[in-house]
Amino acid sequence: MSPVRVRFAPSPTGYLHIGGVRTALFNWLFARHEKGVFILRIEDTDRERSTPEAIQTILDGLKWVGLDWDEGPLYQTARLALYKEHAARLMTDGKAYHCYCSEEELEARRTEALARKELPKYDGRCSRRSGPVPSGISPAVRFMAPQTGQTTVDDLIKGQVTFDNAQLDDLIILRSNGLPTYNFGAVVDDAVMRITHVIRGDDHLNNTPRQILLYRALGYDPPQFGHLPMILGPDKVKLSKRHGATSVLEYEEAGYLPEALVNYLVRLGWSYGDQEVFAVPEMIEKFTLDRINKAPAAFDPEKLLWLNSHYLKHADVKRVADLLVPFLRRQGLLAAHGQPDQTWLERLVKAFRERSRTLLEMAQQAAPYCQDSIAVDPEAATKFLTASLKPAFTKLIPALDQVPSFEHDELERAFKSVIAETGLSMGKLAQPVRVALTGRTASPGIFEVMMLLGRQRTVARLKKAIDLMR
RNA sequence: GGUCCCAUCGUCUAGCCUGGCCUAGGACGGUGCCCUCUCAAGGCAUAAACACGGGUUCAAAUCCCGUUGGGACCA
Repeated sequence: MSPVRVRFAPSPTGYLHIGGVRTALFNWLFARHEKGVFILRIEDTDRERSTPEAIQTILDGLKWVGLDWDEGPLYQTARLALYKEHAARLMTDGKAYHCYCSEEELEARRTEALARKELPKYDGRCSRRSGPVPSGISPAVRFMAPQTGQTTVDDLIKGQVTFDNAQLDDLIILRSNGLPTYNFGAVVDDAVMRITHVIRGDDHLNNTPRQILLYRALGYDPPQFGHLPMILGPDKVKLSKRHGATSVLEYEEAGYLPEALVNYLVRLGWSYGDQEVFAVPEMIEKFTLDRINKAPAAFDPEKLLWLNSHYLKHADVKRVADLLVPFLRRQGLLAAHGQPDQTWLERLVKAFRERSRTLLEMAQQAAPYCQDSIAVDPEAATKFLTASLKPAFTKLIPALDQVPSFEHDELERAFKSVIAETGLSMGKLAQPVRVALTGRTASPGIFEVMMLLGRQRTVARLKKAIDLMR
């Protein structure tokens, strides 16, 4: 049994989108599970639309989600001689021919055929051409496709799928500019790279019979194919820019953890019983192609959010703290404090990871604890900062200020003594204090809040709150 | 239009291949309750699906055919 060799072959015409990442992930998981080789190939033969920036974002995106490749990246534009050579071989074998039809002509014939409700197939006229070749036109190369019989794809995911060869036409394999078309470039590369399993989106299923024919014409054994169902948007149509964040790196910026995205993506079309949460090593161990679903799946941002909050809660505190820093900085929350104290930062993370679904949310919630002064929500102020609380606050300020060390248990003791003295309930005092300290009605436990703020700011904010009371 | 793929709660899915254990299970989201200094988290409970129609069979979510719907490719 020869070792498994799979590849991910994006074309760098834009960012790396979520569907591409999932395809890459499934290939990667399959390779790792089978102890095979995962190869990255950049299909950059569309020179108009390929950009170096796009290549970079693809590499960055893969790195961010932790998909490392064993070979490559290989660039198709660096392998043009290879495609020419293979095309020439087909020519000498009489399995391909020069086509001098112009794009305009072809387009005209195609629309005509469509108007007559016929199949817009190339009629093969250049294969029957005789006499001198037209001058001044550089020809394209067309593959002479068999017109009889059937080609069946033995798909690892979809099962046997059979196509009539009569449906297929003589496809162009080399454009007049010498660049290979998608189908030809992919076949030549997959053959030369000895790819054993082609795992890709099922939007390519219809291309597969043509490709099988090409493999055979070239004298190669076709690889095994596995066509993954597509990812649809929440509205059940193909995922696109309209759905908001579709680039992986946008998820990084939005404060998602890569392991959450990976876990979410692996469960889109793949399952292992009732299990929802998978660490990467476990995914590798359990991932097999036969557990892939055949139906397309809709992307559900809510469930991703749930997984992200799950991972946020269980991730290493220090790591989350490190990841949070850029988000705080972007919120403009770090300038006031300079470099944040590590202990303080980790305390912040512990307090907020229970109530944040993303790092961005966490940074937003952290605002009142990073700033020197806060704006108190007016509605909360009128509701909770009432004049009747003045005596209690007046007692509370020195009580808290005199606490020997500003730690949870001591703060609680001081706070409870004020409650006892004033006859207020915990809730009756804690909520106004919360508003006074954070400006908001929701926050972590009131003693955590105090610790996060520190003695100075706690006392200052309580004093300020008394002025607001009426 | 042609070809191909697909079809279980709103969503992701288990079950389907190898019919009976399915009174269709889990998860997200929803709802209610508990916990509680608020918000979360957590716990418990609950509503919610086999697209439809025909077969085959003692028995069909599961096998077959058709219809409908969705998706992809040809572009």
